[in-house]
Amino acid sequence: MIGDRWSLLILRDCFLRVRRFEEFQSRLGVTRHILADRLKKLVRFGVLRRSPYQENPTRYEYILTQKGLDLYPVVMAIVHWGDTHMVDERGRPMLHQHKSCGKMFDPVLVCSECGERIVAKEVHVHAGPGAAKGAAEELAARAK
Amino acid sequence: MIGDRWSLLILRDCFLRVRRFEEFQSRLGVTRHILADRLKKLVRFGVLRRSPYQENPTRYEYILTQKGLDLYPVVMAIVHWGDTHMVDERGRPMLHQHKSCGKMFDPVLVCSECGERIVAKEVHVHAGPGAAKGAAEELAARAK
DNA sequence: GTATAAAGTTCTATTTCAGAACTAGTAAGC
DNA sequence: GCTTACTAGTTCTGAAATAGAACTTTATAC
Repeated sequence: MIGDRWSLLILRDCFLRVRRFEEFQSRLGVTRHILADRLKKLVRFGVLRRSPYQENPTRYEYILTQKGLDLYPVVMAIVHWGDTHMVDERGRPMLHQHKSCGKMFDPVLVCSECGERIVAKEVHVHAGPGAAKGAAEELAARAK
Repeated sequence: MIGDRWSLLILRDCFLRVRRFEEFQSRLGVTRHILADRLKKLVRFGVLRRSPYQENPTRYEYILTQKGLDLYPVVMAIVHWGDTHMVDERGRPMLHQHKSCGKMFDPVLVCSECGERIVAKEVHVHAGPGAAKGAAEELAARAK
């Protein structure tokens, strides 16, 4: 769903309260043709919904559904990685403030069970009930 | 860097301890031509390093650098979103166990300052020192 | 000599994307 | 009425990326 050049950038802008075709287009510089196609696709996946905001003529804006809002950790994780590894001398392009505590923050990934910060080397992967044949076997083989 | 069809899938496999050309190719089904190109690109970005694992003939494997390991939250956030919104009746393809606490867990994004779970609507965005001209202005305008 | 293996490279055909112009429905200026 | 502007697209053409298959290189095993 996000394996193309623009979908993630469109979603990022959604989280910045961008909602309308022209605004996506001018901010991102994406071809109108592709933008129309991506918005359709994101609506089809249930990540955005197309909602009328005026009549005569009827015009629509694109709003994140709950399924779309749940992508926030994905977008924030990418942004934070960029802030850590890709900024120039000038520093971060954007700062994030947590309304409930009032402070500028970084997003941190933690374990739902113990609350500790998660790093790749501290995680074991097991085949789950929906594991694909083959993938499960390979995984088991690698675990040995 | 990840705005194409395969880079994120290659990185996911890296976190599953996949390291060699043939293994990426057979697991993902990606064209060899494209795989070679993406691996080169990821090395160029400093996310993977190409390291010899035998001589005669010299063969190389691809290993995550620290910059690459730091992408773990990105990959985990996507996986968790898929687990939440895209699984079929059979359930999750994979389960993750946190070595330090021993439990199967979900990744949770929290605030670095107060430790509370972060949701999109609880975050304010401000222009940072590296803000692009124009983007900063638009952002300020939207905040009003 | 023949087969196998890993890690690529090279070729053609198809699909996707970029860049630009065009369309539809309506309001506003004059 | 005629022209211009606004928003959200659609429709072209050419360029770039990807798929699918075969080929290359270096070396071991039989």
